[in-house]
Amino acid sequence: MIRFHNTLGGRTEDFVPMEPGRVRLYACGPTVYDFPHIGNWRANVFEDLLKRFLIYRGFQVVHVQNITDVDDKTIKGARARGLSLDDYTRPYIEAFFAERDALNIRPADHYPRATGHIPEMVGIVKALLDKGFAYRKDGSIYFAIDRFPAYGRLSRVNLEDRRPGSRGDADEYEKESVHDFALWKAPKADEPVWETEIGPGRPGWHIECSAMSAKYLGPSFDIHCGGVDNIFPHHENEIAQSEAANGVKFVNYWLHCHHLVVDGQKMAKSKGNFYRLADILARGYDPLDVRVLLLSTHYRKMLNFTFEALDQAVTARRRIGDFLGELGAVPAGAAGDAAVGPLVEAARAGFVAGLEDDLNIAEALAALFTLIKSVNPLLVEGRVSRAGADVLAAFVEEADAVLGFKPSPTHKASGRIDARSEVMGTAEVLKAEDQARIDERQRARAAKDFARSDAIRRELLERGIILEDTKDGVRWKRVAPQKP
RNA sequence: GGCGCGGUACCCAAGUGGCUAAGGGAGAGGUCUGCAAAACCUCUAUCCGUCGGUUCGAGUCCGACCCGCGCCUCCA
Repeated sequence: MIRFHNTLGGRTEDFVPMEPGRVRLYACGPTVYDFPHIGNWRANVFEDLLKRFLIYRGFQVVHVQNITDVDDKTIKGARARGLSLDDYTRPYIEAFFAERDALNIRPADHYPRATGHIPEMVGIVKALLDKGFAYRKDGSIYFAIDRFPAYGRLSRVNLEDRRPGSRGDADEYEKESVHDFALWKAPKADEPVWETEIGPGRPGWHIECSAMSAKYLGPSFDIHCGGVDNIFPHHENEIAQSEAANGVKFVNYWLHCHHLVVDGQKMAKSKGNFYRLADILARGYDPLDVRVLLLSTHYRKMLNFTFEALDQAVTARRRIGDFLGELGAVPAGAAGDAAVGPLVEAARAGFVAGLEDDLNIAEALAALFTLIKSVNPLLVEGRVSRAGADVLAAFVEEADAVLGFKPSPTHKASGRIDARSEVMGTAEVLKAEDQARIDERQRARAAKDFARSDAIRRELLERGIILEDTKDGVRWKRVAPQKP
């Protein structure tokens, strides 16, 4: 049984989808006023793990992620550059998708944009007006939270105890109560305006998620994710709007990802500890190493991003690739007496049990590494059969359907090593010139010209190729290019 | 002030009442090797922020305290 910690109720609960075998998932997506940073990616990687695990356990997942392309910040940014909203947000949307792919995050089924769903939002606002949950004031429309008694259940706050933030009321609109929030904002100079049946204006921040989730998932669905900072007010307001308008429970399970900090501090441009994915890749890291780091801390724990931790992720991930390489090197006819079946079964059990327990990734990874640790000695002794190696490689593949960060294995370069990387779906070929250098090095080694041999090895390392000499021949693996 | 999270080895990080406290990284010694790398073997927390308490038994439950952090209408 899969269990998730539900923010609504604050307890870990058995997960039972509304429809057997089918999960409807909504994740709060980017506000495209800037390029995403690694904190955004942490939340997306967590959602990807959740989704992949549900799929791995046999669920069909319908995944929707919104793109907020109209709000205070996008409007302000577009105006500052003299661009249309569309032209302003386009590069950020493109960057979001490109980095998503680099991090091996599986695409959602729908990426609805706020600007493309104004009629749906208007429909909800209209329903809220008709039912008396909303009121008009100076051309804007507000949600009256005192007419929705369940308000505050998600974030568990009493509004009386709540102290207004230091920034005060940023809305600059008049409301009946300070806690009421805008559903629809009156037209202002230099702001985009939509002419609608509830009047001219533009949507408030929260209404898009209520409108778009209902359109693609229905008024009631299984899981809603986001960062902890969205719990209040964003998700609280979504619940109020959706449930008041539709009269049914909005979401059964709320899963929130904790923040990422850098060197123990909140990321801020002014502190110089603000990183985007591109900043990290520019230092020579593989995006999948970043994925390992973002994934390897439990999603409800604060993740402290440091380059030391990233380096540890690089090495840990490489160990998996080396293991795949060792499995690939087991000769075609190898017999071997080791019973790997029970080892794989134990690893699978631990892997699944960990993830079923509110996505306990540490336990799941430990199961995988424990398998590697117990099989490597058997490989050294030549006790793993070719068939056994295939079973082991298939399990790594299976786990990677959830983890999504499998490194490329080591490959045969020359000699008798039987590289089976094709079997693992990670076939890679060396450029002819690199292969020629390896052959040249082999000749130098045979002639005991070790100075020449070592020079060539260093040269290839600078191009991101590690060479390893084994008694069965030379093998290579791909790494980030090393500075000389 | 309100709500919430966390403090487990040199670093990261599981474990939440009971055999010898997972796993990864780093380090030390050894095997293999021309050297290196990988892999293997051995070692690296009598102790889980502090102090009390409950219990036959506690990182694991209770209380107090100390420290770090997040949110409280921009924020994943």
